[in-house]
Amino acid sequence: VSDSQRIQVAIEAPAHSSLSDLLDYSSEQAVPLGSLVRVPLGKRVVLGLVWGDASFDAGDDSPPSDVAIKPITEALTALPPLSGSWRALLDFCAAYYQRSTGEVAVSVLPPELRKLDQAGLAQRVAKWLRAEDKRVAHESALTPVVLPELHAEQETALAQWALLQSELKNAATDSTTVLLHGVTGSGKTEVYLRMAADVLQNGQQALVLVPEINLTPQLEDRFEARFAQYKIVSLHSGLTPVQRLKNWVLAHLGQADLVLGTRLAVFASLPRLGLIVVDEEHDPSYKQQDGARYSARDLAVYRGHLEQIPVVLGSATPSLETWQRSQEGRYRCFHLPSRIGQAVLPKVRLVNMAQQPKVKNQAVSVPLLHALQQRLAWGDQSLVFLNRRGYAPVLHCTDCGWKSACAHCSAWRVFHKLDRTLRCHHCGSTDRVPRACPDCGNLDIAPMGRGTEQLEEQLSALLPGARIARIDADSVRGKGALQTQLGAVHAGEIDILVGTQMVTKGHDFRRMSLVAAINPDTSLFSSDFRAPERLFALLQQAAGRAGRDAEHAERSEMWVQTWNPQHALYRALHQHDFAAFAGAQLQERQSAALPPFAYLALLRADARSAEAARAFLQAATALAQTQDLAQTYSVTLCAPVPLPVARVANAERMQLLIESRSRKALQAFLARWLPLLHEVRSQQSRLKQPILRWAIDVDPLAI
DNA sequence: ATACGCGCTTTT
DNA sequence: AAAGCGCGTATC
Repeated sequence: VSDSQRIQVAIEAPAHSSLSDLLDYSSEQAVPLGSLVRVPLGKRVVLGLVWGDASFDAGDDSPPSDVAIKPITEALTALPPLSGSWRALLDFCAAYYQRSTGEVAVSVLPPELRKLDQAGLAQRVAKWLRAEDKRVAHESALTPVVLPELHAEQETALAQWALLQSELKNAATDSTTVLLHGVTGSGKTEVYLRMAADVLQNGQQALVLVPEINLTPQLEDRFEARFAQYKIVSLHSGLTPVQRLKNWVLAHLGQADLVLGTRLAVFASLPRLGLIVVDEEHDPSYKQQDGARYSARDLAVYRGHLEQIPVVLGSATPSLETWQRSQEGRYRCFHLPSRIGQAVLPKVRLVNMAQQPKVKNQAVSVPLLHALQQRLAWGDQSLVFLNRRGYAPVLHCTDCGWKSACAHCSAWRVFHKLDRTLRCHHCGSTDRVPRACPDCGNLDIAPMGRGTEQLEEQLSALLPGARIARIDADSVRGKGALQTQLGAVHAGEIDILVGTQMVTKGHDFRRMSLVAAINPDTSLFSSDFRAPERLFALLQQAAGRAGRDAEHAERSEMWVQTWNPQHALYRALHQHDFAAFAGAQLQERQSAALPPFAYLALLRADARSAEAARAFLQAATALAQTQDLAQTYSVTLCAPVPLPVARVANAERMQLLIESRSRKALQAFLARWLPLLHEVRSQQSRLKQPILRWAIDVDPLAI
């Protein structure tokens, strides 16, 4: 028995690797759980978190007797330890998404922390503290703001909120999640603001999550304007490492009152957390797509439950998972069914393309063109939306049939006319457009299909004099380009805005009275069962860009060009009837045993050849069958299939779907199965059939 | 993950 | 001979 403490430290090691992620170290001083420490690991010194006390626990996770326990390098005492509930959130996240605790816990800390030692950190913390003191002193002199008047529905929602708060205070409920179902323009943000104000007045912190970095500046402005006396910080990957560390530290010390951020902010350390808002909760951006594939929305719900604080999920088109839970009464539901002021929802017009005369290669039908001309005459703005950037999705030779295939992917390279390139949107490979067909030398190579560049070109030709701008990932490359272009739209310098789905999210265009979707049908027949849900949300959200003030609302229209005007999805859109759409979808999901009535995981394998990827997945399936795991936990394994785009950057991609009626059973199955897969991998590398990588995606969004 | 050693190849 | 790289092994 020595007089030094023995502790378990979480370090950044992947799950199920030969190295456990909780390593034992000794420390002369007592270090409380949750402390940040720097520890020797081989020849390196790495950042770790104290996760357990190993002094009297010699269980299976203690190290073999022949390894010497090293002392920690130092404890980073300049920062208080991470709380028990923070660690519980990370423990849950790691277990649920089948990663190691240390990997997840360390990776969600600001990256800059890894570089600092105790001295450097202490210096940083002391310096930012001083700067903040000055700022707060300066700002507290500001004048109070005038609150906008609430409409009846907002009042009702806030009355329900007050009830929830008092129930939570008296421990009369443990149901903490609320769906705020409000159409676009119904004043959801004002409701968030009032809820946040309530929480801040209680001396608590609020966390507000948004799907995209692009949306943080405008929301930050709005919160800043309302809460001048409180400290607001943002957390997202667009910040510089030093800014991100600073904001994280302010939150962790309890000095920031309100944190606004993207999905990674769900892990912010918030010692006095009193509210989590997840705006546009249905948005797929909340799902991390690599590493630990967590859903920030689902983790927010879990965190709210852990800490017994309200979580508000806001959307006009909730995810069917959320909608189902609100229908079952597991989530409370606050409704905001109408728009602010006299504004009404835009009228939805479906253009039956089958009945339109074919005008050579024209993207815009005659009636839509007339509607655009009408807006020009009124001086209104229009938004024309096409989810395909570039000039044309493929280039082909009219003589020999050559097409612009990507050499590394099973996809066509997209023709970008502006910079005369062929670009693969999957692997990024780029070349100049050939003068002639590379196969037969024919000079006549032609674009097939249409992208936003071509749409912009056609509209300019059809509507001479109209001021047309294009916003997509290509046109806003470079810092601040998006804000500049949006500024031009807001200033009324633009009549027609052409864009991809980037322009359909969140922006408040005041003079817009027409939104048109050029060709949304493609996702109607996708193999992904969530495609209709996504399409409905996208079109509804796009429609929400029109008629945001009363003056334009009356004549606002959402146009959809379609070959399937009788499709149930479009009929529901036409009626603005989300409930009907969701009901029909949920019925289909139930009979097909799909989420939210079943739980899924996806095992993905990438290899040089499709055979190698398939062999790995088949070996994985065999292991589940021979060891009786699949039967024991009643999970179903489907046959391995290639991804819709099978080859990307010379990697063949296959996946295997795992389904279960029970979330618990699926979890237990994965926990037993995944360690076996690591063995398969090493076996296969001995047999010279190596797979490049594999990954498990729990609750996958796209299948 | 990351570091490093070992044996093999390629380069000087 | 020196430098380069693909594995295999160890990390409390």
